[in-house]
Amino acid sequence: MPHENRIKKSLPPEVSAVILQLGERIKIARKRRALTMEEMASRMFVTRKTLSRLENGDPGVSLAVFASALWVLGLEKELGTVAVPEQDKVGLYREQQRLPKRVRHVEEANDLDF
Amino acid sequence: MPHENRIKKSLPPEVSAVILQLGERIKIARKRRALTMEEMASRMFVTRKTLSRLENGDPGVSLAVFASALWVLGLEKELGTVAVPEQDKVGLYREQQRLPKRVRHVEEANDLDF
DNA sequence: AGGTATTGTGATATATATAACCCATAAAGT
DNA sequence: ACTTTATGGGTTATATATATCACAATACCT
Repeated sequence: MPHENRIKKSLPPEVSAVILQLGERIKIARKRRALTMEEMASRMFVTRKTLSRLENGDPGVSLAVFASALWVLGLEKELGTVAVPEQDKVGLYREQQRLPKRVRHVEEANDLDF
Repeated sequence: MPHENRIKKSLPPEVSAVILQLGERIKIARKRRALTMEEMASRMFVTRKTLSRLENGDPGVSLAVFASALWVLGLEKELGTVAVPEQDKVGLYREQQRLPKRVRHVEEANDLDF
């Protein structure tokens, strides 16, 4: 069965742009820390070339490589601010939209006696 | 020449943890928007199974898949807050550390007449 | 409860990532 | 200027991601 990698050919510009930006920032952070690509790559358990692909914004590199880079740089915590449910305004709004008009009273959950 | 994927076997716990967290959050955001995996995957130009791997925290999924998911959810801008050079405290500190003790005055760059 | 939609998961084929090794160029230090 | 080191690519082999297809199980809705 033939197949093709649809995503690589259909990347929205915003998406490749943000990946490029992340690569650039990782490169800057690495240089600031005076780490050679060789040194950083080895700390990431990855080859220099893979790190190169990351820094150059190759969309194909894995999350493992990406997150490991941030980890080596001491920046992995920043990923914790992405897609936080409590701050997902669009999501919260949509959820409210789907709330029922009226609610039906439900018997106190007696069947949950565990 | 045989080789092995070193990174997959050497993932620091913090790294796989943050990837797992991102997957969970993406799943929550998807459900809030009342998107089925099928629908969301097709908007990402990806199969349902690939989206499943992302939501389950598989470290091997590509940045393209990850960023596309955020994009479909309208959350891709949040990646812009990751590894921002201006806010990289460690990096800025290290950079200052490497500043020379004294500077030598350099002749105004006359040789740059282009 | 019954029917439908959604999700989980497995098998297989192919595209791609990654490793390993190499050389060439560029940059940096003395 | 010279020497060393870092980076940019290219090539090949293998591991893995992804697509495609199929089916079971679960959740959801009326």
